[in-house]
Amino acid sequence: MAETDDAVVDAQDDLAAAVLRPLRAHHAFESCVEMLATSIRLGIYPDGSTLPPERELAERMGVSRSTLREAIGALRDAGLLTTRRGRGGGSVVEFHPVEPGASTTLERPREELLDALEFRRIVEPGAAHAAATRTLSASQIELLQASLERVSSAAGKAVHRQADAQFHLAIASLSESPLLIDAVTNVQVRLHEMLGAIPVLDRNIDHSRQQHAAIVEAILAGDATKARRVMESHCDDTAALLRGLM
Amino acid sequence: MAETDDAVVDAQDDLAAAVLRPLRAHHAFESCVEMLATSIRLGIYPDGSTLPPERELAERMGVSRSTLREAIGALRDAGLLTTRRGRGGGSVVEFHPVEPGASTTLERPREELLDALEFRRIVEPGAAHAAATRTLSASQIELLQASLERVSSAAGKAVHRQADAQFHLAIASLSESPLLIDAVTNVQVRLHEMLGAIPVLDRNIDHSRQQHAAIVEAILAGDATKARRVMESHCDDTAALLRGLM
DNA sequence: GCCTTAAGGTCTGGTATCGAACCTTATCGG
DNA sequence: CCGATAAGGTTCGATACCAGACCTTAAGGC
Repeated sequence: MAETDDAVVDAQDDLAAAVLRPLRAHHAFESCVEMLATSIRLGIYPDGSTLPPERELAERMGVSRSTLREAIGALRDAGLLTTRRGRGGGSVVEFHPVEPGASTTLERPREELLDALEFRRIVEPGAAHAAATRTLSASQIELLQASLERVSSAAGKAVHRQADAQFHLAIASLSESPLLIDAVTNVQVRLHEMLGAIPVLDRNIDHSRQQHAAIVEAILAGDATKARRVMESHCDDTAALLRGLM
Repeated sequence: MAETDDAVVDAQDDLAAAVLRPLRAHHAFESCVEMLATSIRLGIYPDGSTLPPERELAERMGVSRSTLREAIGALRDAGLLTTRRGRGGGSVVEFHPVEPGASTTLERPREELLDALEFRRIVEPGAAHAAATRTLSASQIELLQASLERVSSAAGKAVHRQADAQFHLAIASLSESPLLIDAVTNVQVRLHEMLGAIPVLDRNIDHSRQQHAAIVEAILAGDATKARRVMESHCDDTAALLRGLM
């Protein structure tokens, strides 16, 4: 009995470890760079577009303008942006997607990536379910269809990856739940990194297209169960692909 | 058409807002106090128990020892713990659960709480599903049953609330997914605050007990679908109760 | 009864970040 | 053509936080 008691105590320590999670990832500056670079890589600010003004960005990211400016400077040095002064100026995205790819190595530990896949299998189907449950506004329906259209007609793998991430983010945004949107964003960022590091076949993309269409259909039809089921399959397929190739 | 285009653009701005989320909640010190206070309130460090040594705590929370010590000092001032020096010393929890309750007002905005309920409805059933899917070690089974036992036999509402939170955390911990555990922890913290602010009836608790037992049974039987379904009902019931009383 | 050890307590220098004011540049409207 | 305005650029003091070394207290073991 002592053994099992000890085991329970050990597991309870794990509980403590869970609640006492580390707060504050790294330096604000680094997180800032990462966040902006991610936004650009995900195509949220496409090539040629202008970032919001510094003061606004700083406020949205909860960071002082000085810190934000350092981050922007780093991105400028990295060749991701150019900056123009004066009215109508700003930081303009200069993004050249690396189509050949596959030369980048993963920086996060492998377990963290596997964890993201597991978590994704819960939150994204959940998001699809939630989206199908609520009644959507006209603009939300419009966004959903536009996202589907974009990911369907995307030419080139890098562009497709961007459109795919935005498609999934769009579904999450339909829920209007900040926590859920945040979770999906996190997961998509990690996923985007992983997908950039492996070769993706055309037939995988075709398969995704069909699943995407089915998900949108189910959401618009209000069939929450089906939306979740299809999204689960979709996540499982991507996860299987990634686990196999990493 | 211009209208719908504008709508899509607006929705895309929302995407940007989602990715550019604020990093670094507040000051490290405040978050530290909150995290420790939460751990104590959730009963992870019960009355009379000793917190881990400062150096260890600081490392686990990713914070310098100075900052952690300030946080501990604040909790000491608040009467939540006492500190003894020397070997075998440490910070001892002095927690007096406020059984009468209901005098505390909610600090977080209402929408944030509703969001937590919605998010919970996704992650906790997901956790139950995941737990039922994997094969559990002996100590994990032991923890699960011990948690169920504790929440079943809890006398008094405050004690029950603690045991309930730990029960749900235990299920999440079975998944061994840090992201999932983190999500559930977050949700449980908010839930705990809410439940502390409303009167809970005995019949609600009885109903919970039955659901808890059914969830554990389904997890141990490996019936993932059932585990998820029951957990969904459980979350829905709690959510309905809370939405009605807030 | 000493010595080791495991804790908390204290001090110090360094740095990241904040914030807020102010300057400079460029565009737009009259 | 000239002011208003919307951007980026600069500077500076205040402060939160960190990393580490060191001191003090109390228990346990030989």
